[in-house]
Amino acid sequence: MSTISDVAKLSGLSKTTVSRVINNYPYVTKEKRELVKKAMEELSYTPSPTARRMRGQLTTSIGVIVTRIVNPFFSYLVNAIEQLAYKKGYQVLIFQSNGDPEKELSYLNLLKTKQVDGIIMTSVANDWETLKEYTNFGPMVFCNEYLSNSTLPIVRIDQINGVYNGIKHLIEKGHKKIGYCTGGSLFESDGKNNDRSIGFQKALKEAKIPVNPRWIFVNQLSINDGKNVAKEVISMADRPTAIFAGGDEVAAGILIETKDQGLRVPEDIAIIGFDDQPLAELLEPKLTTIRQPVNEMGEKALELIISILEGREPKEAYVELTAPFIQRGST
Amino acid sequence: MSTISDVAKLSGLSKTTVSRVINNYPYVTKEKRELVKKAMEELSYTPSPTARRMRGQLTTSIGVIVTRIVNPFFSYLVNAIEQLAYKKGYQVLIFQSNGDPEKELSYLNLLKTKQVDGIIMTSVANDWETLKEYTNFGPMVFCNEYLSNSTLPIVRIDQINGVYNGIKHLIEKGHKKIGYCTGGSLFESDGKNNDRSIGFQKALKEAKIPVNPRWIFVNQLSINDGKNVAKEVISMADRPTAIFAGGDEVAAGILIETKDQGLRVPEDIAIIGFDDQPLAELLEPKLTTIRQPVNEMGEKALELIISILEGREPKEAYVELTAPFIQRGST
DNA sequence: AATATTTATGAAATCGGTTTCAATAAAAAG
DNA sequence: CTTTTTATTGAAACCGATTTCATAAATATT
Repeated sequence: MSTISDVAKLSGLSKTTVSRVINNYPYVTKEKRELVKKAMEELSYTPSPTARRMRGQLTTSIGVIVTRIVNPFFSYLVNAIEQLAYKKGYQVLIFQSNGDPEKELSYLNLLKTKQVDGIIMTSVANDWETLKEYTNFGPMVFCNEYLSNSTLPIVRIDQINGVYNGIKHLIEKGHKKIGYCTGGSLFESDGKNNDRSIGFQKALKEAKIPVNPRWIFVNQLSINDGKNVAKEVISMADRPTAIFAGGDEVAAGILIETKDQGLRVPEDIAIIGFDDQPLAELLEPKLTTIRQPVNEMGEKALELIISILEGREPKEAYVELTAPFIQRGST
Repeated sequence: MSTISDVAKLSGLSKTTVSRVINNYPYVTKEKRELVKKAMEELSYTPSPTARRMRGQLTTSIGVIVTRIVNPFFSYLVNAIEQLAYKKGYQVLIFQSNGDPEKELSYLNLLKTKQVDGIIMTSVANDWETLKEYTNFGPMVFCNEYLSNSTLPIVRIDQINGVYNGIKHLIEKGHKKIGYCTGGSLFESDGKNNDRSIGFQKALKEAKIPVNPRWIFVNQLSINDGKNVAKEVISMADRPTAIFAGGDEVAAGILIETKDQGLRVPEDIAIIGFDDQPLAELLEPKLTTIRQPVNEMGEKALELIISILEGREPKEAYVELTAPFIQRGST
């Protein structure tokens, strides 16, 4: 590896001038600039990002924290971010927190130590009190998940109306007994109902349908979880005629198990998912779901953080995208 | 952020001594060691990885290059690597090459500039001539894909026998007209047949069945690709009675389209996939496939690269895992 | 008791860049 | 034709750690 000194020596100029050429400073004559460029070319020189970082320079690398990269929702989100970042000359570091607050903090520390210029948090495992500490060390933005009492820029999806539209659709189809599955719980860390459960309850309330707590399943994440939910539901004396699942995978599990047990979808049980993952179209019947515009969300978040990094104050510190309702065969 | 100088000042000792404590050097008295530790504690000091890198120190971060993170095969592979790495105190940086040789090189450059200590390549877009240059800058290992003329450690799956067993199974079921889909081509960059196509041809040859080039489809990657393959196959006057697809997604596409067109699986067309992704069990009928032991493969690759980094010569520079045949309903 | 070795410490150099500061040359203004 | 401003360059300091080298004290060896 050649260094800036090698380039300086070969071009017969000082390190300072070479540095000026690298960083596109004015006040370097065309001839010297060419001289430096030729020397850099000849030595196939690239400045060491490590050394640049030492002087507090930014290094065009952005971290993205996700819970689980195997979750297609996150892998598609990360993919969208990465594609655009590469175009813009930024490098993306993907971090998997597994929902572990400590692991999440270990990644946020990379901001402190200038390993990344900024961080996009697509999931959040710590509370705002803890996260706040890190905001001094570089820009952070929420994308997808967020903490409502934070001051960070947020790119999110209108989950309330997403779920609301889905449930309303079920009600319009005549359903009055509606089950509800969610990956987490119904509540934020502060005890308030989260957006999805607000959307759910709003739709029911408007139709004057009471919530039946026996039909609510929390912490349901995988296909297998969905199968278990279906088993439990089918064994109920008084069972729901429709189920909303907060993820297509869980919905897929419910659908498969339901069919395996000889029930018809949507006639005996209607199912509605969330995300619109590729598998939604693979199922038989195809899954009605609520699409999360992941690409758009990822791109917005990246644009936001870059505009902060480059000193352009972001136009909107709050971006809300709509989650369209996609009707297919399962409702 | 506090620096080593702050710690030195607070503890009343020199930077050198502080550095010695950080790096567990002998020749520091117990008392001073305690003094330094107390000062570090008090200032909640962590050494700057950037500064350490400047001095050529390793930084316990490992890069993993994949083609597409949204491909479940890769996301599960990366997941396995990440989980184990975190346990071992290493940090994983995931890089997406999209199969673009230039992008791949831009990531390999991080090795050159000490941004990562080593790189696990799960896919490869450049030839060995080009990659060789980078091997001087830090350890690289192949995991999954590899170049046969390279000198790098390899963790791989016995694809030859994986495919061979699958095709043999079809032949035993009485199939004589067997189609073949692959994500890439049939050949390595050096013109030789790749492992999978060797397995395919070996099985056919043993049964004295000639290869029909019209039933071979290259560059098939997605569910949609699979659907198109199915459409083409169905329209053939003389069509295969069984199809092997080099990925479960393509197999899924074939299966769905086949059924949509009113053919029965496996009676009219048998389908066999590759990978054993979660979606294989979602299909109706469930997909017969060849499992790639991704977790094991990822973990082995990580252990290998760490043992190289830590100076322990790796026991085996060549690890081969078997790809078990998983029979389900589609054959 | 004299000498050699081991233990313990810090000043200064170093890594590869950027930034500050001073100096000089050229152009513009008075 | 001076004075001021602007353009152009390089020496040296700096970022935060490690490493080299020198030195002193304690211990071991002869």
